[in-house]
Amino acid sequence: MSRFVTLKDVAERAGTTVGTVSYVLNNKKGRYISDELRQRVLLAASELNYIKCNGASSLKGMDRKLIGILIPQFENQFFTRICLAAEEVFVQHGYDLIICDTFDEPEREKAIIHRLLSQRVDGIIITPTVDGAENTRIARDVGMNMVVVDRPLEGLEGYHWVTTNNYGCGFEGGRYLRGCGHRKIIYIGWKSGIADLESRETGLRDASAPDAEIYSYYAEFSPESGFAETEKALDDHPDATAVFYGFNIQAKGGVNVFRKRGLRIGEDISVMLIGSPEWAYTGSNDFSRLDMEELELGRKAARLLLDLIKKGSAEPNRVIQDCVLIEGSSVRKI
Amino acid sequence: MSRFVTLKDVAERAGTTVGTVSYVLNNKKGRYISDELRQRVLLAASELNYIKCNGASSLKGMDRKLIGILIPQFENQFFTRICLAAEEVFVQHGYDLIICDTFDEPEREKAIIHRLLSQRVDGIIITPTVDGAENTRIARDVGMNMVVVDRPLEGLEGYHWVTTNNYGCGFEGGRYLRGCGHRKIIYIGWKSGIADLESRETGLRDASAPDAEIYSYYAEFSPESGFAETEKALDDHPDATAVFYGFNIQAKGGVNVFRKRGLRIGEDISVMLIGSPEWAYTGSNDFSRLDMEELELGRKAARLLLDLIKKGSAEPNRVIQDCVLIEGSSVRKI
DNA sequence: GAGATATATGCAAACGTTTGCATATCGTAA
DNA sequence: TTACGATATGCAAACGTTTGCATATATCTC
Repeated sequence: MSRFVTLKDVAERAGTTVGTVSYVLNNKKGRYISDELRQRVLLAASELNYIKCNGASSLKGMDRKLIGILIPQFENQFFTRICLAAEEVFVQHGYDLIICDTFDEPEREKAIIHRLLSQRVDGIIITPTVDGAENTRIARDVGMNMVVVDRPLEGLEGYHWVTTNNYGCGFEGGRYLRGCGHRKIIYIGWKSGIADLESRETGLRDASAPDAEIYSYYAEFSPESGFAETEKALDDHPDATAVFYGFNIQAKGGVNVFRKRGLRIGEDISVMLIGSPEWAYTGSNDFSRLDMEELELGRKAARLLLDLIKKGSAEPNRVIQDCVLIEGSSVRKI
Repeated sequence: MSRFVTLKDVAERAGTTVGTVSYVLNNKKGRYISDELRQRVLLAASELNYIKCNGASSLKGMDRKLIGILIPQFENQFFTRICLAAEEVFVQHGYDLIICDTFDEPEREKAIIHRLLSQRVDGIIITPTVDGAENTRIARDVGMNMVVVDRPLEGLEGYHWVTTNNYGCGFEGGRYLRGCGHRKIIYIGWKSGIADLESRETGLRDASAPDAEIYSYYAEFSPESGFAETEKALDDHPDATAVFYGFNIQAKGGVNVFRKRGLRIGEDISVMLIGSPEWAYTGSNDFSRLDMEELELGRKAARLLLDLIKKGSAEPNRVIQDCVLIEGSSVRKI
C-alpha cells in the first residue's frame, strides 16, 4: 500500500509543528514566519517529497480541486472536444477533471451524479439526458455548483446554461443552401424529444420556405443509423440535390453512403452539416458546415463554473453561442 | 456553498451515534445491530439523502474510489477507446476515473502525476512519454499502484505492463502484403525513440525480405504530418503499389491524399494500417488492417490494476497482446 | 522604564469518517 | 444465585489538514 509523507513528518524533520508547516506551505498572509524557519520547512518538505492530501484539506472547507463532467457519448468528438477545452482551463487552475460517459442512459446519469457527490467535487458540468432535470435534483439540493452545456434541463428554470443557437444553425444552413440554388433538400435529424435541438429543423425549413422542399428523416444518435437513414432518403428521393445533417455523429456514418454509391461530394451531391467532421482531416475533404465551436463552448462552461466556485452562486447565466458558417467545397452552386 | 448531510445528522435523526450509523451503512459483519435500530438508521439516511464523503473515509485507510489515467493524445481514438473500456470496468467496481491528456509533453506528465498523487488516487494507468521512467518515480516511491499501457517505461524493469506485440503487427502486415503480391511498399512510421514501437518497421521488413522493397518515411504523431509524408512518399515512389501505416493517427490524415489525388483505395493503391480507422464507419471503406483491440487492452489494464489494489502489489506482470489481421477491401491482390 | 506594538511560534479543536474498546442488558446453564 | 456467552449500543481515538487562540520575545514610543 502507498505510504505518504504527512505534515507531521515534515514538521518533525524541520523541528517545528504541523500548524506552522501548513502556514508555510500555503504561505498565507497574516502570520509571521521567520525566514530561517521558512527555509527549514521548505527544505524538509522537498527533501521528503511532501505531497498535500486534497481529501484531508477539503474536510476543512478547502476546495476539493476536482470537477465532474458528464457527457452522453464518449465516441462523439463533439463532446470530447468540449471536455478537452474544459480540462485545459481547469488544469490551469489546479483542478482535475472526472469525465463520465452517461451513454445517454438516465440510470447511468443518476448513478454518476451520486458518485460525483460522494467525491465531493467542487462543481459539475453536464450535458443531460432526457431525465436530467430529475437526476440533477440531488446535486441542486446540496447546492452543488453546476453548469449545463449544449442540451437544456427540460422543465427547469434558473440554471446556468452554455449552449448553441440551434435554430440559428438550421436557419443559416438553409439560407446558404438556398443561396446556392438547392430546392430539394434531404434533412437527416434526430428525434430527441428535446425541443431546443429539434429547432434545427425548424430553422432549416424557415430559411427554405416557401419554394424549397425539405425531406426529413430521423436517425438514432449514431453513425450506423445515419448511414441507414441516408440510404433510405437517397432511395426515396433520387432527385434531391443536397443533404443536410443536423448532427455530426450521423453525418459520420452518412458520408460513407456517398462513397459507396460513387457520388462525389460537392459534385454529384451537395452535403452540409452542423458540427465538425472528425473524419475529414487536412487539405481536401473540406466540408461546408456550421461550426459549433465546441472548444469555445467547453471553455465558456469551464470559466463559468470556476466563477461560481470562487464567488458562490450568482444569478442564473444563459450563454447562447452562435454557430459560424464555414464555406467549404462540399456544396455546389446550381 | 454546498451543504452535505453527515453521519452525525443521520445519527441524531435516528437517535443513535455516528459509530453505529457507520456500521449500519457499511453493514460490516462482526457487530450486532438490532433490526429495529437498523431500520431506523436506514430510514433516516434515506430521508436525509445522506451521501458518504469518500475523502473523509479514505483518511481512515479506505479506498479513495478514484483512478487516474494518463494518455498522450486525447484526439486519438486509440487512446480514448482504452479509456472508455477501462472506465467501464472501474465504474462497475464503484471507481471514478480521472482522464488526463499529457499531449506527450513530459512536463505536463510530471505535473499531472503530482496532481493525481495529491488526489490520493488508488491507482494509475499510464501510457508514458519519453520521460516516463523519470516522471513516474514519485509515484513508485510512495508505492502507488500503477499499470503501464501500450508504450514501455524505457530503462526500467519490474513494472506492470499491458501492451501489443508490435513486432508481430508489422510482421503480420508484411506477410499479408507479400501474400497479395506487393513488392514495392511505402511505410509511414513514427520516429518515437521508443525501440518497442519502432519494431513495427522491423517486423514489416523481416516479413518482406528479401525480394520486396520498403520505402520508409517518418511523420510526426499527427494526421497533418501523416498527410504531408504520404504526399512526399507518393511523389518519390510513383511505382509503389501499397502504403502501410504504422500508426492510425497518421493514416487518418494520410488517406486524404489518395482522395485528393483521385486514387481509389483498394484499386489504384493498396492501403493497410495498424490500428482502427476511426474515420471509416459502416458498410463501405472497409480497411485491411491489424486490429490492436484497444478495448481489450483497456479492460486488461483496468482489471490488472484492480487486482493490485485489492491484493497489494504482486510480482511484475507483463501482458503482451497479439494483433488480429482484419482482411478488408483496401488491399488488392496483384 | 512602562506600556504598546510588531514579530515569531506552539497548541488544540475541528472537519467526516472508521473501528477497537467499554458498557449494558439479556437468557440460560451450572 | 452466579457466571457466562450472546446480543446490542455508546464512546473516543485516530486519519491529515487548517486556523483561531495563546504565548513569548524583541522593538518601539513617550
